[in-house]
Amino acid sequence: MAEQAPTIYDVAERAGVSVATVSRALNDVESLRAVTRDKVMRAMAELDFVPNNVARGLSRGKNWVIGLAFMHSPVKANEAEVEADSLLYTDIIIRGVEAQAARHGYSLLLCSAGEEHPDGIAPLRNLTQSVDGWIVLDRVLNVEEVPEISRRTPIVLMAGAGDSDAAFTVRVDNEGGIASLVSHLVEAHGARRFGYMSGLEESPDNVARLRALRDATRRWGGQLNEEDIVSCDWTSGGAEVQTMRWLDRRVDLPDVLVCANDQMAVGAIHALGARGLKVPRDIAVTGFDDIPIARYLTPALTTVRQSSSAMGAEAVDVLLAAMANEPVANTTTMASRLQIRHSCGCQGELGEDVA
Amino acid sequence: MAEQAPTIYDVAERAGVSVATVSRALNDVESLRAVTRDKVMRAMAELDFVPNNVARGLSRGKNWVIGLAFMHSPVKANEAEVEADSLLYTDIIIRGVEAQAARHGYSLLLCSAGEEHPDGIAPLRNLTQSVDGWIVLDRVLNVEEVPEISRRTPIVLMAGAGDSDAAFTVRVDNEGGIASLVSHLVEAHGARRFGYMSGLEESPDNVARLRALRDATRRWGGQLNEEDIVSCDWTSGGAEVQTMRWLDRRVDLPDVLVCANDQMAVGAIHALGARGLKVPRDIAVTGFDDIPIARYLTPALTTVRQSSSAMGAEAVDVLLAAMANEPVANTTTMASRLQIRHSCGCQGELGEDVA
DNA sequence: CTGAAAGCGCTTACAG
DNA sequence: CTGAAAGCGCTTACAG
Repeated sequence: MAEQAPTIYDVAERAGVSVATVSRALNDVESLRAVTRDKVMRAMAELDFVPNNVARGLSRGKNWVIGLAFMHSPVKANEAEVEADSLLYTDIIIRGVEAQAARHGYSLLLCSAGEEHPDGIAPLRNLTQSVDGWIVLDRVLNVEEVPEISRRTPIVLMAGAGDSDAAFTVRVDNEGGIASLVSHLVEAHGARRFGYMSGLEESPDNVARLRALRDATRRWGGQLNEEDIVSCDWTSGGAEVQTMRWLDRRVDLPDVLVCANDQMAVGAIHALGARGLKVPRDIAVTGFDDIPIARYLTPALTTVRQSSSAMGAEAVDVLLAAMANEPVANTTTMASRLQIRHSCGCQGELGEDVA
Repeated sequence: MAEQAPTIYDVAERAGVSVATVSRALNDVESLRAVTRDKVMRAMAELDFVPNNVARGLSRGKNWVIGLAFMHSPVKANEAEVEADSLLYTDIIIRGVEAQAARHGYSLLLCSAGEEHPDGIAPLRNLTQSVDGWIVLDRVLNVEEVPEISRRTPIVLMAGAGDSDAAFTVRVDNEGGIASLVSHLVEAHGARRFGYMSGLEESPDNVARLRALRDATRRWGGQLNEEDIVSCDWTSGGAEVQTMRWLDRRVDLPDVLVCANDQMAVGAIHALGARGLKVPRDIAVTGFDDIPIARYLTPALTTVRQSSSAMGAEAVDVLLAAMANEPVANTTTMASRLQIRHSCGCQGELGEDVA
């Protein structure tokens, strides 16, 4: 069924020229005479010729492909029917990267890694010649592995990937975001005692957010009790479970539970509700990311907005610059900003953003 | 910075063998003597050799790459700061496809198309030699365009892509899902009058769901008023706006608003709330898909569950079979099933699934 | 302005 | 069991 695709040789024969000339027509070489070009073009059209990008890539040493490596969901689908949480945040980055790559004529090769595959580097290694550069999310590569790849192919690290001299990094301003969040909670709502629901502990974004929260609460004279740092895994399902456990062992809740991302805030609010606690009346809850659905939650979620798609686009720009050997900052920090809604205690038209 | 990668020639020289032998070692040809193989392997390790998959692909006529084409979000980011809705449903399919492809040793090449690019077929065409097969979502290709591609490369259509003899289709059982939903609404809640919030009108899944709803309401003696068919676009933001407009022109609401997907249900519930209408007390609302967050909404969303990741995996299986010229059904219909929660009017432990 | 030829990095009959 | 050589589909100096 799959019929043989015509090659440049078929076109050349049909047009009565050499394959070199066909190639020139294909690549808009200006030296070509219009008549010749037309002849070739006609032959291409007649044969429905499509150039083979793989062959082109091999010959030119450039594939016009960007590789994107990410972790697949850390949650196993334990409960038979419950689909694993989708990590919305990552998905939006993927789309941002894809769109920007396409804008520059690149395709995106997806490559996922998982906990179950201890050798996170193997798939990357194998594909590394198929790709002109890598964008690596999360904890796919650890610090020692980065240089091994980046020696051959430029890498941009993002979305929680650790720092490395051997690669470029695009990160979000966790510190500024958390600082303005805490400042709002203290000034507008008189919050003194803070809790934190953590993402996967090794994740650099999680580490940064926790540290930022520690700094900010100290600065504002608030407190962050060790018992109110709830270990979790970025997912709603995990947050639901961990919040229950936390409620079981704590009688004395903080004024606010700062969650390291929106999805955990969703699970936490749900668990609190199931225990008869009302947000924000009994405890405030905040998120981080501002996923599209955050404003439709009940209560609408106060969170720190970051533009994941903009980060994805930025990562592509940095990568392209690196590929072209243009000067680029080693680390790019993208702005974040406080998005006030109702889960912090602010009032407003139902569903309106307060600020 | 990007250092030259060693080739098979470097390895051959170092190991003192021919490139043919290196290639055999690479491909586990059994005729190779163990000593020879070891010699080669050592040389590879010493040089940190990684085979070039592009060259391999060219030579073998097989790239070990599956292409996935999707539409990017139909919503333009009008409101300056509001990120376009992410189409969660598509993202989950992408992940399902990626995971299954990886399981079979294939990488995924992403290729998005958009309304703004009228020639939806162009990117597919250009990449078609880089890929061993296509999975095409949504309305990327119209019926006339399918054979043009599938003549050269097998195609699996899914997620709302139209039917075509020239391709395989993986679809969800819209009819069964809607039928059991209507049956529940009628039998358990005495619903008689139905409304429908539609996805993009051209979308085959939308067409199928609307038709299924028409059939089911007729069968149950319910009614579906034309004025209660609300045109929308699959997104929460769109649903919020359209629900408002609908409320403005209708005094007499139906018993239930059946939404063509979960995201629109979210927006609709939100808009209803803003107008002081309580779900399910004043009107029931249902979704379709069962996105992970559906159970955390307030009220928890009654919806028709489909497993998008399973559909993605199935699409890969069908594609691989087609590539191998194995016999496969032209259309595969995946099961859907009613997921009862609270937005239909059912009670239960807060947050527990009712059925 | 265009063709003949070598080369991109691999694979695979064909010999031996 | 292994090597020499042609080939996968393109590109690009080098001639002319």
